[in-house]
Amino acid sequence: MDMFYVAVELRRNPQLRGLPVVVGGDGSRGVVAAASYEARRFGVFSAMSSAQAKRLCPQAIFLPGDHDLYSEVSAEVFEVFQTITPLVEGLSLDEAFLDVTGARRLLGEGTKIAEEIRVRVKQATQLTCSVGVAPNKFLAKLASVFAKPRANRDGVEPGHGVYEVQFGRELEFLHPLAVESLWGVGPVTLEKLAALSIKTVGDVAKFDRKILLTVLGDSLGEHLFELSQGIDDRSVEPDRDAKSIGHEETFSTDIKDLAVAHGQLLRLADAVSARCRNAGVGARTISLKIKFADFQVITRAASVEFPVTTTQAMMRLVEPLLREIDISGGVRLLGISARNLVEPEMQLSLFDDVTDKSTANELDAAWSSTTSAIDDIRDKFGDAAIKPASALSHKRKPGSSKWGPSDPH
DNA sequence: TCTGGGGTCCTAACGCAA
DNA sequence: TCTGTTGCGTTAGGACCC
Repeated sequence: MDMFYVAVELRRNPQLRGLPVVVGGDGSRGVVAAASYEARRFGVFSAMSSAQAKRLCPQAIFLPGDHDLYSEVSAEVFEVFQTITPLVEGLSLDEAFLDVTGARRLLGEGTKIAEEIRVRVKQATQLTCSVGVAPNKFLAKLASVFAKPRANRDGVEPGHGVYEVQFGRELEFLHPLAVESLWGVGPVTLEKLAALSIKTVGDVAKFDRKILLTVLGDSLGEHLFELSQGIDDRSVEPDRDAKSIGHEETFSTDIKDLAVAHGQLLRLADAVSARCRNAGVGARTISLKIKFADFQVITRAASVEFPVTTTQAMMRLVEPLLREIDISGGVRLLGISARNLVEPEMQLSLFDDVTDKSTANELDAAWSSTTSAIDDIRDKFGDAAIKPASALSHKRKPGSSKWGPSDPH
């Protein structure tokens, strides 16, 4: 989808069309989640700090972002994809791979199907998308970039909408491209490659494979070497299950007090546990993430044999980890994530420590200890320490946003 | 006023068991 | 009983993606 978050905002607020619009946190610690092409003309990009974006484009209109709405619209878009083929692999809310190998007899060749997708998406959602057509996933993804509109200082250039990399002409397309366009090459790998005088994908293709593997590691080295030859055997995989569920939050003010940190962590754990239960999974591992005032990041994890699904149990795992850490220097971010997800064998495991052999009394006890643990924390740290999960995903306070900082107090 | 939040995947190190 | 090997699960960190 083209500038997806912004496009959704423009749809419900058409008078913003043609203006530089940015979705993201506008506080001092916010970043840009999406920028309209008009904003991009000023050099504003995703992942840029909002402060910098404001410097580059003071007239930009900042919107806080409405993730729930984007999810809904995303679902509509994916429904359209399903009318083309069931072989749809979502990559994010606004991007997907479709294996249309088997759809050609019915719908025509790749570019024809691509045009059809654009028409159907537009009809269903009024939104535009760009489609890359190619013999494999990696080339299709690259091709989609070429199909997109482009913004430069002079104005916005409309995209082709569809771009095809034809079978047999892969290398002609691929080799002139800069290495960083390869999926998997970020700033660090780019540096390593630059040290080998590798600048283009073509340079990778003719480079000594052994040396590449030594420098980048077997896995990444092999992967990039294959990609550079236009080879990508990965299949389109629908129905991929989530491997982790987490929440993290950067606070507008660094936290130095353990009790405050505890309260915030509880709030995050509550949101995570609710999502786990919703997804019908339990977590065998809970991990804690802390970013200190100096941006150093540490993670700590604890695992258990039987999956946990409650706020209480997650807190019980993560609490001792937090206690071990000296936070007096200030904590900028706290995060918690559920990993090692498994389907709980019984609904009973909603109440941790309870098994299918537990008596009714034990069930009652589990329930009351779950609620009383939350009461305990409320007593110790006050009401503010406890906010329901919905406070995170739905009822955000006005002024605070998904991508902006929140107040630890 | 520098630097979000949702994830995936890979690697190294280490303890434990066979 | 001691030593070494191998495999596996867990943990911590980090690169990368949108």
